[in-house]
Parts: sequence; C-alpha cells; structure tokens
Amino acid sequence: MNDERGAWLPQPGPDELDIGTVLQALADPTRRQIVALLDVVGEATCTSLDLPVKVSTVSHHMKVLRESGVVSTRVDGNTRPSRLRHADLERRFPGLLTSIIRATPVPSGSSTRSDDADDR
Amino acid sequence: MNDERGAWLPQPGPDELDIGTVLQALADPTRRQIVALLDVVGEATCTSLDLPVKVSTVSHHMKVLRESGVVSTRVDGNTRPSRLRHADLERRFPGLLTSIIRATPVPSGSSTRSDDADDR
DNA sequence: TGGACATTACGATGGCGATCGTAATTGGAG
DNA sequence: CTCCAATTACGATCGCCATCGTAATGTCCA
Repeated sequence: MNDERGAWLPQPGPDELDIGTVLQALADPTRRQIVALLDVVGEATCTSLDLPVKVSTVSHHMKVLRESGVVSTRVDGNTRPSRLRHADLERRFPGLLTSIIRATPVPSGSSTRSDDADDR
Repeated sequence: MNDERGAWLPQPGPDELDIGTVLQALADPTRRQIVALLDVVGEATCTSLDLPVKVSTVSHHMKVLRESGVVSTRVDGNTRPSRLRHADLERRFPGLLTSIIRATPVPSGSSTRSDDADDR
C-alpha cells in the first residue's frame, strides 16, 4: 500500500540534532569507521561495507547513526543505502564531522565490496 | 625536568591526541558539563564545580578528561586546578571543541562555588 | 510461484564504565 | 604539632551497550 518512490527511514529533523546523541553515536569505533567509509564512497548499504562485525551488527550501528541524525537512509528496492548528513551536521555543529573524519584513519583495503565502489 | 613552581599532572602531548579517546571522553554528559563550565570560568578544581555527582566521581571524570587530552591539570598546593586545552584541541581537531561547547547548555545556577570564579 | 538475498527485529550474553563509599595521602592553617 | 580540607586510589555495584545468532519480513528475478 506504500508505493511511494523515494521513501526515507525516519530520522530527526535538522533542528532536532542533539550534541549528546551525536557524540554518543560517534564515540563508537565501528560507527566512526562506517562514517569514514561513507565519506569516501558517498553511499553504501549494510552488506556493501566490509567491516569486522556481522551484518546484523552493522544494521544496528546504522540505525544508531540514523536515529542520531548522522546518516540518512533511503529505501531502494530491497536495499537501504545510507549517506552522511554532511550539510545538516555542518550547519548545526561546524567543523565537528569534518574534524572527526579527517582524524579517523580508514583501514587500508576496507573500501566497499564492489557494490558502488569508486576506484580501480 | 622537575620544576617545583609549575608542576603538571601527566597528560598526552599535543601530537598524541587521539580522536577516539577524545570523543569517548566527551560522550559523557557529566564530562561535557565539566567542559562547558571550564570554558566559562577558565579554571576550576574538583570541589569548586557544582555538579550532581560526588566529588570522587568528579575526580574520576577529570582524570579521564586529562588522560584524553581535553584538560590540563596544574598542581597548586593541595588543590589541582584544571583548564581546557583549547589551543591544542583546536589545532588538532578544528571546530570540534567549540561546536560541542556551543551546543552544550550550561544548567543555570551551576557556575562555581565562588572558589576561583572571575566572571567580571 | 519459488528461491536467493538484503534488512532488521528479537533475545541473550559478556564486558565496560559511571557512580558511590571509604580510606589514605598531602598541604595549609591555627 | 594537630586538625581540616582537597584529592584520589581502591573496590563494589549496577545498568547500558556492542556483538552475536536466529528468525521474520520484504524484494527481485527466473
């Protein structure tokens, strides 16, 4: 009954972003790795990311990131590509996300799994 | 090495600041409140801060903040005033501390206990 | 229609950390 | 010297959360 193309999973509005919730989300190393990867590839799904945790855990982390307002998730068929809410975060917390990404080393070899890969 | 006049508690160097450690430290609400208060009063001791937790807990939080590189602590008699390492943090993570402080509301009435306040 | 795949809801578990009370240490004041 | 205040090390407790396995749901394709 929901044939809406371009559906988005529920997320806080740009003015509802809470610094505590955002920091708690970004405090986890795995979630920070997800953020760093998203910054590189632009958009990715849970299974496309090559992380040292199980997919169900990645899904959990993505939910935390979405509910905190760090990422937004789009419904596309049976996949849910997520991307960083770079503009919203920059407007609300200038420099925060950028500094974190810049200081978060991306483990070599962990890009994506040829889902929407960029290089090569 | 041992300058009796200006002793400092051990802390990471400016180039040893780790984004993960810093974020973990700033993820806690009480520690963020400490940071916000330090930004207002400039320098404060554990007992001078009026917080909803016991002094031993404040001391613990201050240690976490110091070991993460967020604050530096000076030895002054039998007290240890701490202050924000604003410059070091700004150089390493531009905008991070500023955004967090700006977005962290300071509960009204919780300044210091007239210990070393100099709010004009 | 049936099978393969992506996502996630759910429950269980193990570990980490925030908080406390207590005690020990140390410097300052009388 | 004696007392007090400040700090913190230590141990205990307890709640939260990262992670997992499993199962349920939904989509796409042959």
